Amino acid sequence: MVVYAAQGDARRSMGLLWREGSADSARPGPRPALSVEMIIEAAIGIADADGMSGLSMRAVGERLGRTAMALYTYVANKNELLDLMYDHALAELPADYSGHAEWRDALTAWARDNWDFFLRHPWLLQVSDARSVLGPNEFQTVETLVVILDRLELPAKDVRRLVGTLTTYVRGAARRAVEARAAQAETGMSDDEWWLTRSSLLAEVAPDFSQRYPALTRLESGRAFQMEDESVPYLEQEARETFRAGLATVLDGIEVALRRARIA
Amino acid sequence: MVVYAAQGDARRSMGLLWREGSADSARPGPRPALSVEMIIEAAIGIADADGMSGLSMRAVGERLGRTAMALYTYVANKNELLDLMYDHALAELPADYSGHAEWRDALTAWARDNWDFFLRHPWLLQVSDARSVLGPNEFQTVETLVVILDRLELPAKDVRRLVGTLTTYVRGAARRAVEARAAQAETGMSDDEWWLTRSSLLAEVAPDFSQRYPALTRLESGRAFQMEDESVPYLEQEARETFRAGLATVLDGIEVALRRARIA
DNA sequence: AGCTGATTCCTTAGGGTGTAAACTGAGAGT
DNA sequence: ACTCTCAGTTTACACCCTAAGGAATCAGCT
Repeated sequence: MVVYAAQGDARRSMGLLWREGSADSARPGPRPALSVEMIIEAAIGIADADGMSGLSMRAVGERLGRTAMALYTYVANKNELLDLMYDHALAELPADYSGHAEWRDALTAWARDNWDFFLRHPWLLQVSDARSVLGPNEFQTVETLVVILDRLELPAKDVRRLVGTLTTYVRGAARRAVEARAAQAETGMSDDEWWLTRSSLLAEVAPDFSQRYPALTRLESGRAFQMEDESVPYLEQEARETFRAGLATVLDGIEVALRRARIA
Repeated sequence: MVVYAAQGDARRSMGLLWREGSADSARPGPRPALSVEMIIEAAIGIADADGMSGLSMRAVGERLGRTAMALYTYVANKNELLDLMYDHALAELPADYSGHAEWRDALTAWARDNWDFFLRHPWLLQVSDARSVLGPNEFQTVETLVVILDRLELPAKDVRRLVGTLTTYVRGAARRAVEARAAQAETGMSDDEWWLTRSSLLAEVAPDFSQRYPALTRLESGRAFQMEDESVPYLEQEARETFRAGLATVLDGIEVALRRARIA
């Protein structure tokens, strides 16, 4: 299930996202035993460990020694909690790439950091970023990327599109790796095992494979299966390779745009 | 929730995927009133209309005048049904781009067709393609892309990575548009409405925005809001723009690789 | 000191989900 | 006519989110 930005009380949500000095005004009623902060962190812990499907209000409550309903005084609903988790997690991302002299190096480092980040928090890829959450850390991540891109001295319109292109690509590539990893965990079957069973079945059920898909057959026939790191499962390694190569292609494309802009 | 390839009986699943001549052997017991085909089509109909969250076994059964449990004699479980839906839907995609003389035109057309396809069947983006389903139509889509890329006469390794890069990019870009559309449907709030409420709240809650995010502020300040088509909501239009521009960047990058290969 | 009223947190309940298990009843083969 | 197989149903379980309302807590005022 993909999740969308909270449709609850917008003012309340924004207040929680941008909460700073927790003005601890003395109020009647029992002193709160929990805090939004604690709930967000407990929820992120669960999501990191058990994925989005393991994240339930019950589970979060339980981790804090409460019932699910106890959380609803701090957070309007599960969607709002997800928004808060999202923005909270983004704080982890590095914000400064001025150390890299070349813009190309800076963008490569930025992309790698994002990749690592998404693999650390795979559930983030299931929070829609179509309508952004508008939290402080989300803006910070865009700011960080724009600062790098500003070096290119391209028109604002191009920069805006590059922001979209780069984030789309990095998210998409990371998603592949995350899904490969999740498939393994979920099915309890390694990539090798899976491929072994399936490929023999495939030969059985589609004996005319090579006639039916000649280009594909030719492409795969010359394949050398050299694993660069035995400990990383096959599909994940493949995803990482593709990520690197694809990023290089995108950066080459940006260089072309740069040259074009200089000539004009 | 993202869904992974069926972990049920692999032989049975593959048989259903590649089923061809339905050998209608006479068997005891009541004549089946349904068929896998009918179930797949009913399920796709529901998913197209109500999205993945509307797709339940109960709903599919109901559409066919049966209970949810009736489906389980045809299909092992919901995951298997999703695999079948996935491969079935892919049959819609065009398979021939030989009409485009230039590889660049062919790839652009391919990408646009994929984009349209995903916007027509948004739920497809929620079926993981990490471990592929290994159905006939899925192989066909790869074959189609490889045939186009073969014109470039690049080494097989590069072609394989381009396949990954292009599909990742197109899926990612389409996802953004799909999510924008879904956010609208789910929240019952137009993009404009949403932005209006949120942006005024933002000014209230983050008065130091422009100091905190100077590059971002500068980037957005010079923005011209020219809508090319009033009927398409703002965020979706933005996604389409980014898609086009990003694709051009990737293709530019491929051209660079081509030139490099020719020199070497 | 005692009350008031706000606030936290709980219990209960209702409407979802996927699917296991046991059952009914149709119909082909002997 | 009998039997065996299999389509489809019913029932049930374990999970999900969250609305509603009640119990416990405690600051501030009288």
